Formats: sequence, C-alpha cells, structure tokens
Amino acid sequence: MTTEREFLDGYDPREFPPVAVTVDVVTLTVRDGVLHVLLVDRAQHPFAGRRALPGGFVRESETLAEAAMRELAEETGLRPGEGQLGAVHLEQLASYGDPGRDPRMRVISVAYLAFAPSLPDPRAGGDAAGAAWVPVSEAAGLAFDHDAILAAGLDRARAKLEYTPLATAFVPAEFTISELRAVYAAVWGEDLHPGNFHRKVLSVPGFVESTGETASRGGERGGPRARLYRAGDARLLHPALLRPAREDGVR
Amino acid sequence: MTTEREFLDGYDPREFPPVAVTVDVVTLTVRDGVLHVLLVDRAQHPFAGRRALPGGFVRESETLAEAAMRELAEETGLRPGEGQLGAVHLEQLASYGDPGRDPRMRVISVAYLAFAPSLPDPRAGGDAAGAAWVPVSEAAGLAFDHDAILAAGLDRARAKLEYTPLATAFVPAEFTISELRAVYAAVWGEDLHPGNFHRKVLSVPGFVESTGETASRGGERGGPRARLYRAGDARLLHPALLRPAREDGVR
DNA sequence: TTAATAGTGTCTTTCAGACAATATTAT
DNA sequence: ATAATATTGTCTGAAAGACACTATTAA
Repeated sequence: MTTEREFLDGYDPREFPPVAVTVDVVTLTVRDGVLHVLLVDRAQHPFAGRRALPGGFVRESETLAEAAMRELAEETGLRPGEGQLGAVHLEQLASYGDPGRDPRMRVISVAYLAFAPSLPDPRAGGDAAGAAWVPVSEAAGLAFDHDAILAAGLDRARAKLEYTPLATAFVPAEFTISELRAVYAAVWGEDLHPGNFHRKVLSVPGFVESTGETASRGGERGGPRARLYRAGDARLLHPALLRPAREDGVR
Repeated sequence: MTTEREFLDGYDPREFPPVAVTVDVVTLTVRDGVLHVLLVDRAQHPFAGRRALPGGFVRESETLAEAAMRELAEETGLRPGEGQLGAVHLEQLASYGDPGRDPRMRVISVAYLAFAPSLPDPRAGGDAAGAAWVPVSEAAGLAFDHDAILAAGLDRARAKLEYTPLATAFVPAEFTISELRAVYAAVWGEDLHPGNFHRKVLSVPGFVESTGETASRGGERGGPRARLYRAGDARLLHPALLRPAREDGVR
C-alpha cells in the first residue's frame, strides 16, 4: 500500500480485481489418544461430497481472528468465550491465494490453527450439519488446497509443542502428567519415555504448576493416583522439549 | 469456503464486501554489521511523508509470493531470479486485516519476509524513488500497521537463525565464519563468543561446507586469512544455535 | 494376587559456554 | 613490533536419554 497508483485505485473499489477473503480453520484435538481434526462435508459444488476444513467469508466489521473464531463456533455448535471454547487456543497459520485454488473466483484464504480440549461431537443441525472429528491419519483428499493447509497446521502444531506450553490447550484445566504425555504422543505420533517425560515437564520453569490435588482414581489398568497440575505462566519452554529422532529427513 | 451461502455468493463477486488484497515485504539485510530494513517514503495520502514497507496490490494472475517478489524487485531496482536477487530468501510472514488498518477501504495485507545479502542502494527513479535501507533501530513510526509487521518480521528472523541455516542468506555465496557470526550479532543484537561460535557452526552437520579456499586477505585490523565456506545442504540445524540470555521476558 | 502406572534415582553422552593458547596477518 | 583475528584445546555444568527401582492401585 505504498505507491501513487495504489492511492488512486483506492478511490473506487470496483477497479480492483474481484477477490474474496475467507478464513479456514484447522482445529486439532486429541480424542482417546488419537489426533483429530474438525472437518465438514461439502454439500455443494465445487468439491461436492468432499470433506473440507470449516471456513467462510470474512465479514465487513470483524477481524480475521474474530472470523476464524466465529466459524469455529458455528461448526462446533459451541459459543466462543464460554465454556470449553473459551479455552481454545487460536493462532494464525498462513494465507493461501494461488490463482485457481477456488474455481469460482480469486479467493485468498487466511488459515487459522486451533488447539482444543476434547470436545463433544458437533451438534446436528445448522451449519454443523456435516461436521465431524476425523483422525488426521484419515483426513486426505480434502477439497480445494485443504490437504496442504492441514499439513501446514500439523507441522506447526508439532513444532509448537516443542518450545511452547501449548500442549496444555489440549487437556482440561487440571490434568495429570500422563495426560499431557498422551497429547505429545498423539501429536508427534511416537511414544515418549514416561519417566524422562515426567521429570522433564516438572523441571521446565513455568510449564505446569501443582494443584495439590490428586486424581480421583488411578489409571484404567491400574497404577497409583496421579497428582494434578494446571498450566503454568511460561509462554516459552526453556529448555525446550525436543522431539526425538529428527536426525533423518532434515536435509 | 464450505457452506451453501458461500457457494451462492460465489456467483456474483459484487455481493462480496469490497476488499483489496496487498502484499507488504519486510526485507532485511546486514550492512556494515547493522541490520537494515528496506523502506519507502509515502508521497500520497494516507500517511503521506511517512515511511512504509514496500508493497502493493496482488495482480490477477500471480501468486502471493510472486507479488511479493515483484514488489521487492520494483523497489530495489533488481530483477528477480537474476544476480543477487536470485539468492534472496522469501517466506510468508503473516496476514493483517483489521478493519480500519487502511482508512480507504478494507485491505487484507499478506506480509512477506525477505533475507537479502548486502545489496546496493535502491536506484533512483521509478517506483524506487523513495526507497532506502534503514537501520531497524531507526525504523519506527511507519505508516499503517507496518510497525507491527516489522516487529513480527524481526521476531521471525531472530527465531529462524536459531534453528535454520538462513543466516547464510545474508552473506555472499562464499563467506567466512566471522562474516556469518557478524550476521548473528547484527540480527540478535548481541555479540557472540568467536571461538565457541566457530566450533559450533562447524559441528552442526550440513550447516556450512568448506570451499577449500582462503580469503584473499585477513581482517581489516589484522589477523590471519580465514577459510571460506558455502552454505551446506541442511534445512534445519541440529542441534540448534540457541540465543543466549533468554531466561527473562519469557513469562 | 497380578499387572500396570506414578514417580524418583542414577549413569552416560552430548552440548553450551567460559577460558586459554597459538598461529597468522594488517598496520 | 603491535594488535587484532582465526582456529583449536580444555574444562565445567546443564541437559537428554537409557535404565532401574519402589510405591500404589485397578481388576
């Protein structure tokens, strides 16, 4: 937005190439130890019958983040800022604007990434008619360029667990170290050493803080009752919790 | 882009809220050991007389990245894909679309981040009339929300030097370890221990590879002639080159 | 009882950073 | 000659990861 040409153009919106701006949301959650993404079924052309990321047009007076939260609320049937949706972490992911990515017209989509604790199935009716949580391993062949957007969201999520405490966004307000470890295992797709993970999490300043309470019962198949923790005040993890076995595929 | 409403809207672009999509580019380079950003002087309202990031409207048939590279080429007077601009690293940074960020109309700007080796001053004439390299410490009070975009670019650049070999994008194809260290010092704003930095860089697989050559002369104020290296094939640094002294400000 | 899990202890290896030492070159 | 720089060596402490061990609880 800098040159003279732009200023002159600014006077008449009709001189711009017609373009639409949408948001698409990659919403991740962990259900039963498996990473899931929220997808909707497209009823209409184009890509009718295919699954897609929830999304829609940005309205006139809302910010991009507000549009993303609104779309997420519409699809899950939950209201933002209340109950569990209030605990959802939302961040901008990237924008996608290749000509032809939408066959109807030029569409620039701003993708958002959301981390949610385990939520109920999307309610039927309304916009959420075709919404469902899908294991990421089964989320292929999406409409538009949503496969690439989902892949970018997964990459971002896996990286963010390393150096931020955002794994806590996937669990309830109070959680055990084992539950937190299950999040890492689900997002990274590999098991972590329980003992080392436990000591590591407690050693990072501000990652978690003890509630003083203990879980009401032990594990499903036995074991002592675990202590409960809540998210600490750290915004970055120092030192980071690095993924194992990244030696290959780096070059 | 998923609901019925959207599909219907798709038929008539005039039904969309008028919106423009631009790209803005944060172009960083290191000149004489100081981190600089490429800025232009705005001649026109709004923000006439203020400095701004180079940018402009995305054209109909180009991708977002192509638009960013085109704007960068126009402002620097260099042609993309040739000479030094071919060595420029360009990546998407984030998108900015708050209502009111541009007083003329709704504008969504996709910001890009570029790392360039030391380039000549922008040529006079044409779009680059008011373009100049400005030390980042003096780049405040920019037009629109460009202060925030620049800050995001600096954050990203500082973080990327830690775990990617992108510092090599700031130096010529062949460089010495000291030149690479000067890049880190300029971007991070703190001096690094020469001996430890040297050993660290050479110990990270694929970060740099020796050319077998030696610089034609020693340092400006004396010292032996340093060996020359070129960028290696690593895309990520393992282990990473972490910034010192981040204990504070994390929480 | 049996098996699984929570939590802690120990050891080895790697790495960051402080510090030192030597060789080389511009001035 | 002097000072600055390149490069390498050494040492200490932090941290990751492997492994072991004890206590507790569901079934």
